[in-house]
Amino acid sequence: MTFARSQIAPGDFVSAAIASITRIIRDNDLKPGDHLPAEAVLSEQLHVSRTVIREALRSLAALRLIDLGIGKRPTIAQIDDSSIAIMIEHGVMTDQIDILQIYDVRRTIEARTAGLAALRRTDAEAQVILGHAQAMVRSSGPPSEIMEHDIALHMAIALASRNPVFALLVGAFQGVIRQTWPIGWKSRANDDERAAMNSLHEELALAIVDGNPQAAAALMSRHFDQSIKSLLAAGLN
Amino acid sequence: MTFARSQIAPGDFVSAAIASITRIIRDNDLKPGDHLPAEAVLSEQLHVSRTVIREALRSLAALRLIDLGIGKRPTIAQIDDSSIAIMIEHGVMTDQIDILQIYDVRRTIEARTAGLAALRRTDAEAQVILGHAQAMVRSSGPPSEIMEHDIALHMAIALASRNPVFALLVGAFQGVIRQTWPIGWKSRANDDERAAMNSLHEELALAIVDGNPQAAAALMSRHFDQSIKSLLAAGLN
DNA sequence: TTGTCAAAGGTATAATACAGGTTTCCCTGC
DNA sequence: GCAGGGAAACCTGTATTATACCTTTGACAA
Repeated sequence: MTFARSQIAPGDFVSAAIASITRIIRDNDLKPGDHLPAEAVLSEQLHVSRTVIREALRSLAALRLIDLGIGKRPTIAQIDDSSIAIMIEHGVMTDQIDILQIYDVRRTIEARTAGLAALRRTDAEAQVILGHAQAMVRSSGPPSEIMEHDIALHMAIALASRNPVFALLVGAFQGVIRQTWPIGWKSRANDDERAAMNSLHEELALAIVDGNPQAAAALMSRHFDQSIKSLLAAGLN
Repeated sequence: MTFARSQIAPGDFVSAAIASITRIIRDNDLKPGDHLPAEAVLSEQLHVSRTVIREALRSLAALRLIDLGIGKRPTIAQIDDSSIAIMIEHGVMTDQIDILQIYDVRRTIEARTAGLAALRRTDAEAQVILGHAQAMVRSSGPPSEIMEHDIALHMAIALASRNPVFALLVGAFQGVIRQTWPIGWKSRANDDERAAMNSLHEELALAIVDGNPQAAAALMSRHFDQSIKSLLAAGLN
C-alpha cells in the first residue's frame, strides 16, 4: 500500500493518506472492532511522516470511521450520528440551511419511519414508544421534560424502522431540534394546543402499537404540519 | 477563548480544541468565506501546541466545516456532500448498511424532491432535467453513459427542490449508487425493460416540467419500486 | 497611478522527545 | 502443568523545532 509520491500535490499528503487508509479498510474487509496497523507502521508503509498519518487518522475519526484511544491501535468504528449532527448544526449556524428546511426533511423521513415502525416494531419497542408518548401527555414537569420525551419518541420510532440510515438522520437532527423545540412550544399559546400536540403523539404511538402503517404515517405528517405551522407563527424565517 | 486545562482528560486535547474552534465560529458568527485565526494564534489562545490545533483543524476540515489551504488561514466552508458520502460508503463496506436500505431512503426522499422540483424548478432547471432524461432515452453509448445521466438527473431534481438538505443527502448517496447501478442494469434482462426504465425517467422529467407535483412524486416512487425489484431479482441480500 | 518585488505572515511536512496507557509474554511459585 | 504477577515491548498523545514553500501586504520605483 503505497502511492507515487511525485504525483501527490503538495499540501495533499494527508488526503492521499486518508485515501490509502480507507483503501486498507476496504481491501482487508475490516469490520467494526477490527484494528488498523499502528501509526508507525502506516507511516513506514505509506512513506510519510507520523505527523501526516496522525492528521489522516484524526480526519477519519472525525467522520467516525475509526476510533482512536491512548495505547490502542486505531479501531474500526460503528456508524453514529454525531458527525452528521455537527455538519447540520454548522449549516444552520452559517445560514446555509434554515430550520423549516430541516422540518420538511424530517416530515418526509419520519412519515416513512412511522410507517415502517408500525410494520416492524418489536413488542418491547412498542412499549418504549408508547411510554414516551404517555409521558408527554402526563408530564407535569418543565417543558424540557416533555421535549426530551418527544425527541426520544421520534428516535425510538426511527430505530424501530430497522433502517440504520433513517436512524442516523433522525439522530443527526436531534441537536438542532433541541435548540428549536422551545420556539414551537411557546408558539402554541394555550394549554389546549399543547395538549393537542401531546395527544397527537399518543395517537401516533397507538397506531404503531396497533401495527397500522397508513395511520402512523398520516399522523406523523399531521404532527409535522402542525409543528411547521407553529414555527411559522413564531415568525421563523 | 480558553478552557480549564486540568479538566481535560488526557488524550482529549484535540476534542477540546475542536469544541473551542466551533465555538469561535459560532460566537463570531463566521460565514462561509470568513477566516479563522492562524494556527499559531489559536495555539496561543487555547494554550495547546500547534500539533493539537492542526489535528483539530484537520478534523473540522474532514467534516467540511472549514477549508484548509497552503499559505491561507483556515476558511469557513460551504456545506458539501463528500463527508457524508464517505460515511455512507464506509457503512456499506462494513455491513452496517445494506443497499436496499439506502434505496428505501432514496425513494422516501426523492419522491419528495420530485414533488418539490415540480413546484419550484426554474425554467432553466426544467431544461436540464429534461435534457438528462432525453439523453438516457437516446443514448447509444455504453451503460455508464446512461448511468451518469441518470445520476445527474436525480441530482438536478434534488437541487431544484430548493432544499439544501435534500441535495446534500441525494449527493451523498451518489458514490454508493455508482457502485450499485450496474447490478440493476444487468438485472433488467432485455431491451424492453431497459427502455421502460429510461422512458419512466422521461415521464418523470415531463411531470416536473409540467409542474405537476403529484405525478412527479408518483413517478419517482414507481421508478424506485422497479429499481428495488431489479436489485432483489439480482439476488441482492 | 500602476506594476513589481521583497518582506511578513501562513501552512505543510518531517524528525525527535517523552509521558503515560495497553498488550504481550516470560518467569515464578504452586 | 498451570495460574498469577510483573516487566518489557508496543502504542498513542502532546510538545518542540526546523524548513520548504505558498499567499498577502505594502513600499518603492517607473
